[in-house]
Amino acid sequence: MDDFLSKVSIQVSDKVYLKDPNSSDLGRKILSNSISMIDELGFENFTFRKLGKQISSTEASIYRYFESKHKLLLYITSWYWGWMEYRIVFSLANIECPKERLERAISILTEKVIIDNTFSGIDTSKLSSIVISESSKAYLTKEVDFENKVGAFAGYKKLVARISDIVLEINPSYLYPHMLLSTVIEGAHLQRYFAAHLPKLTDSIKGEDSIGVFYKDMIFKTIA
Amino acid sequence: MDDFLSKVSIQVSDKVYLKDPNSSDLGRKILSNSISMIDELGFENFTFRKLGKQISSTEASIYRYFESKHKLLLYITSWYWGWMEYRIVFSLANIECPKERLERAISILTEKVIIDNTFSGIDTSKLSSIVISESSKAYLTKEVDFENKVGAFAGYKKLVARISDIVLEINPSYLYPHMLLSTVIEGAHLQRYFAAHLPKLTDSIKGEDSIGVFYKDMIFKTIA
DNA sequence: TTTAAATGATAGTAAAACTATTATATTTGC
DNA sequence: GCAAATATAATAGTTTTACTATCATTTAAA
Repeated sequence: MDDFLSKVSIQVSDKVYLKDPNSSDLGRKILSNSISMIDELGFENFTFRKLGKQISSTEASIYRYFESKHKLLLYITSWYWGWMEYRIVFSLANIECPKERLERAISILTEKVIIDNTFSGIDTSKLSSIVISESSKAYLTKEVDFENKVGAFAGYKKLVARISDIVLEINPSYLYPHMLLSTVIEGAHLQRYFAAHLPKLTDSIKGEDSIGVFYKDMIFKTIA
Repeated sequence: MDDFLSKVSIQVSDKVYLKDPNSSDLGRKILSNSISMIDELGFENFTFRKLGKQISSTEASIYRYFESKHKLLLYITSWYWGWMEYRIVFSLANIECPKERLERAISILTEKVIIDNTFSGIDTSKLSSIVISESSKAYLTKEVDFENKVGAFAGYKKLVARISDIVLEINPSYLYPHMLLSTVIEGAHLQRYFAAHLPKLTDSIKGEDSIGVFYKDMIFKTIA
């Protein structure tokens, strides 16, 4: 991505943090280091104490930014969805044909993020890897209804809505555009996880982006 | 389901428990009560201490059956997949037509489990509800590779393989049967969760089993 | 009925997930 | 350039979780 993009900032609901981590050096350190630590240790084994040690700060200081590690996960996943939407909007600029728009959007949603090109200091490749394995834990909790009410999942819902609209442009009578999109988005993450850890649950054809091919084929046949 | 089914027992890999919970009264109490407690509290807030209290036993006694609450979750989800496979095999008996076989299998995988008809003392309705919201946590961990190696996910993989085979009977040249099936199975759970908690991510048409209709339509169009 | 196995009662540990307090930097407003 | 406000660090403390250990007692099997 272009350099000027580093000036664009991704908006995250202020309900998920106590203090904006983008407003200070320590905050940005918390973000970038938590992403690499969660990637390495897994969300369960990641603690604010360990993070504090890594960034030569303290648990207490981190708690001033985030109420809990769960809120930090909400922040990270929201940021991710904001970033994805941004990338998609960018990639669809000036493209008229709805089919091509959909196809491009799905490419972005299903392809592997390799560019560890840091965007606002965030390693997007590691970010993508933790979203694959940890993001569902952000909503699979007993607090989901409350957190949804305060907007913690707004970015995700917005993205699904945006692409559902393209589906409806192609086929205005299709009844399940949101189901289709959330199935594809979550499915693409899951298939990538399965490919790495539970290969019997997936099919990969070497030299091919199977996940992208599979989902595109599925979508276009389904909405035809 | 028929009464004689209560004599049929679902097999779970002996690697996930220290002592077979089906071999004793306490063990069975652990299973049935943990299912209702996880349903009520969520997996994160569920502890062996609380469970012990509920069944008038102790943490230490529960630890003799399961090394950790994570292993208990593995047990519960394995049991669920074994039970689902059992129901599917039963429902496909004597049905010749592969399309009807697939359609019936997908019905079972996508429909809501309402029968809280206890099978070996397990409330299958609550079981289904916790599988929807907690089962992915069984494999989304850093221990997944090791646990997969010792067979913790064998039942799930077996089920996916079985239904993928039906897809291949219908269309032998279809390249992604496992992807399709794992997408549908996980997707159906997710859509049910979204319908309850994040409705913007799904579409439901009142008076219709939207989830079943959506996935059947999707599958048959995709493999046609 | 002896013996072994299962459970219960109790206690203890290490770490996680916070909260509180005070001291010391650092920034900002004037 | 300095006072006041704010942010961070250092330290310590609490409650809960996730276990482990020990021993007594109950229950079941040989």
